[in-house]
Amino acid sequence: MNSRLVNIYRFLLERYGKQGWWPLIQHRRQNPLVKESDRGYHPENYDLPSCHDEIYEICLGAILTQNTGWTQVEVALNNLFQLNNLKPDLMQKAEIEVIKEAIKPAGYFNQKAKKIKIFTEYFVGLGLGCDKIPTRDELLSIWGVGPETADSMLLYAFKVPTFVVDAYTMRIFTNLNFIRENATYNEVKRLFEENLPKDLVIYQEYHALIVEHSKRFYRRGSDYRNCPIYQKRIKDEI
DNA sequence: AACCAGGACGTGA
DNA sequence: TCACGTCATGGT
Repeated sequence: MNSRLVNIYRFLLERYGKQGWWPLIQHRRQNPLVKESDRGYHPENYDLPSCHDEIYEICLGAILTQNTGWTQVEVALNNLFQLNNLKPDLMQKAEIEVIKEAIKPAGYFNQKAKKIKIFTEYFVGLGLGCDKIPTRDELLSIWGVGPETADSMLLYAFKVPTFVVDAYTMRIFTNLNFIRENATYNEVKRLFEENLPKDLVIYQEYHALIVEHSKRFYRRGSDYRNCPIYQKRIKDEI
């Protein structure tokens, strides 16, 4: 079991390359050398986020992308950037109706605006240095932050090696028969964390690669047997 | 033109 | 605990 998850990781990495998650719109804005087509992705740069506002941007992105495609989140983030440069203290002062209008393209704007407001209060409370890294339970206690959002914030914003599970992860690994149909979030999370070296880069890339792979082979309604990993498993090659 | 997207919450059993 | 409805815009 152990080496299988590692083998799948190697397979995905070789096939798709380094993913450069989490995308950051302000990093691109501030670096003319970064190509527009990169859309905020930054392969092989694991130093990001490099400042307080970038940490905050990732957290907002994690909320905005709940059950929503990233292209729509990008629009919402750019709207927010135009509003107040994605600065937490300015977001605090912003009218919630203005926030709603800005994030409308990302859907669920009533809920998400409220979530952003509540989270921003918490985030400002962490202080500018961000030396206090939130715990998972702290994040989970915030209204609007569930397990995937909390883990995404920890892994990509706060650089804590904790594995992110999402609907795609469930689909792939039930299809590959690694987990049962009704496995819980924490069961799946544990499966990965117990069978992978506890390494920030691996955790970051693995989740990103799972999303990339799933967009190609695990869309709803598609035949999961077309998945090349599934094919290799059939032939007992992985 | 239905159907889905990098979920979370509230409710009732 | 668990299953199900709700939230909402914009892609294919």
